[in-house]
Amino acid sequence: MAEVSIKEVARMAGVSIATVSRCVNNPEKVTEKTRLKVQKAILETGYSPNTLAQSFRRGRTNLVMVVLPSIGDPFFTDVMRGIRTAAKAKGYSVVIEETQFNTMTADEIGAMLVSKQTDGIILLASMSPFGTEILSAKSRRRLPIVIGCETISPELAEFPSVHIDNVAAAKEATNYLISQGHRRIAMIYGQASSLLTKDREYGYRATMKQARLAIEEGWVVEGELSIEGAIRATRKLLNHQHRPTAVFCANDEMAIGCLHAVKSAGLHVPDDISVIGFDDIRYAEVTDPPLTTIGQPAEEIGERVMYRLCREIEDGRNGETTPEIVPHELIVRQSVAGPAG
Amino acid sequence: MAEVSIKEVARMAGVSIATVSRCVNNPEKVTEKTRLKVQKAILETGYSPNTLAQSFRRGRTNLVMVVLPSIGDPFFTDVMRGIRTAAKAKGYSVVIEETQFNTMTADEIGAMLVSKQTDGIILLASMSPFGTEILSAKSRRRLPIVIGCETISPELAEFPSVHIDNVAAAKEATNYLISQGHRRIAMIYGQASSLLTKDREYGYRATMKQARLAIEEGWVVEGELSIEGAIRATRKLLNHQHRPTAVFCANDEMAIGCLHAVKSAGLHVPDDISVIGFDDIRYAEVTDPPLTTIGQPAEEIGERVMYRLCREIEDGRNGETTPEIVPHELIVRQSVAGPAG
DNA sequence: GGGAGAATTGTAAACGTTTACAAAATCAAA
DNA sequence: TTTGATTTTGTAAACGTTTACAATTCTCCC
Repeated sequence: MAEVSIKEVARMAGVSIATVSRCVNNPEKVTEKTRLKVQKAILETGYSPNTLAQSFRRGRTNLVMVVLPSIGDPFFTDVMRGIRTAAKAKGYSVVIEETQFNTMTADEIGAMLVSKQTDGIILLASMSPFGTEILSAKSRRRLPIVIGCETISPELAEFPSVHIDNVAAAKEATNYLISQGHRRIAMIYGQASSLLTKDREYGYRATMKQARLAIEEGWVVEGELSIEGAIRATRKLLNHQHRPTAVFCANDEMAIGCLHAVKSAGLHVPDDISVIGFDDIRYAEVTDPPLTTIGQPAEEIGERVMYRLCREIEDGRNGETTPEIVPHELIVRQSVAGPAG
Repeated sequence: MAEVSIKEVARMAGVSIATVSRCVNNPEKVTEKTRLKVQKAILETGYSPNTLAQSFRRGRTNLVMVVLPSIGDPFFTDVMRGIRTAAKAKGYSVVIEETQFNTMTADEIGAMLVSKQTDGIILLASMSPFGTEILSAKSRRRLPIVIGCETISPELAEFPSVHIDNVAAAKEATNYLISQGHRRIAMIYGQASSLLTKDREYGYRATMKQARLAIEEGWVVEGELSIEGAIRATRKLLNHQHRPTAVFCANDEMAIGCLHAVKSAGLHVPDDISVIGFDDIRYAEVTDPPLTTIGQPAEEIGERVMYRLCREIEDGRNGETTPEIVPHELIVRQSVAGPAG
């Protein structure tokens, strides 16, 4: 099937290989009559162009790479769904590279670029020591890169990006807790080394400050972006001498761990402690109690990020780097109530 | 960086391009002296082989495709992690194709094969009308295919596969419910059109029969492999005139939905209704109550399936198709207790 | 019918690599 | 040194496309 080449078709149709190629790629450049001849030959031989040869010749793989911290997080899964939808529509395939929460060096990225021969890259993960090297690599190669749902560190600011306003969203979450009467509010953030939840932490701190509420030492703990990490973090919070009455978790995955840890300690959510998450993953609806959280249009982010990348690939880097901001939304369920005392 | 070709290196090192190629691919075929010269030139030019050209020339992409129902299910995510680990070790990249629970026709698969130019395929999803066409396509192309964690329909039996003994595992789950005193046991299975949970349903039915327990009309319902589907399914079960005292869910995703629906109906798990799941996804530990389930070594399955595929790719199809069976395990948590009445 | 111009088709080169095969260099033994 | 065997290197073809450019055919108008 795949072993029949364009030559065979040409021979069978009695035309040159150039004509066959044109029939496939620019049918309008060819007579009705020859087109039919060639189509018949294609059908009979079962010809289908060798994409390896095409990629080689065109210098395009129609492959994009997305780099993310963990495919296990349902939020990223949803983003991926959007990316894949858009990719399919535009004729691209997607390979996923997981950083497993290790921050990724520019060298590693560089190695990926050249070795994987992808047409472009979507960065959903942060690369901590991510400075000039990658930039120069990029300018050398003109490799299209788009950043999604990520804090933009200064070095990355020149790349296009698509994300919600994380700072504003975190402020909204924190303000919601305050509006419910909470004063002692803790936060579980992501990984110290990762930028992923930095903006959310910033929004939280800014809001507390603005409300003139103290953030006690030990109220802001690392949850490692995982259920287990959040369980450990929550235990620390529960053992704090001034136990907070509410916890803002930088993502739902950690909120689930937090919920579990609170209940395991024999306390009740939200009566004893309120919990608010971030992302609105699909499990948030079915936790006990259902999770109050910030919703992000994950799938939409994925689609837009992919379409943006396509523009980069097809039109070349046009210097346009204003971030696309998509809307977020506070989703009130039952994991937040007024403080007990 | 990527634009410097082998010619440049050859010129700079004062050797032929053939020698450069040998230095890169078969260093032992080349003198120490020339090797050093060439290495120096490679370093200076920043040469790195054009993988597109390599793929084209070698007829290998080092790309494999995995077809699965939904990347959103944490079970598959874990399998993917194993696949990716093995793939990385063997120098492959992975592209994922999601069937979104639509069963996939042989034609679609075929189109993927030729268009994506992958070196092999891992099937984690079932293709219902999956008969001779794909087989002939495969024999034509000798395309390596390995099947993972999937019921093997007769037509697929000639492909290698890696999975647990689904029938035995389902029997174990059902027997556990029986051993706890349950007599009225219902089941929520996957998609009617999909084979994914057929073996589990078979194991359930066989066990019930063997224990001389009746399965009433309406006790075996479709949960669509999703949380929402399972919620709907559970509602039907709860409204049944002979309400079951225990529910066997064909995967944990559905068990989570089931748990939620039972609690939403004002009933208690496990006091009013026991729930047992399948897969032991990572959320199973933190549901309320923690979920009793069947554990599968998802990551191991992924790794083994990928290594198996590598063997197919590298040694050609050797006709060896005995399935690799990996062990499962009943994991007792708190979602199952004796029946109320 | 002839000819200009447009539309269609064919020829051949090119993409960067790998690899048979030939040529050259090296080495060992006489 | 010469010879033969062996190792190393170079030459050139090949992989299947796409595409400039040239050649051919067609169309239409005089």
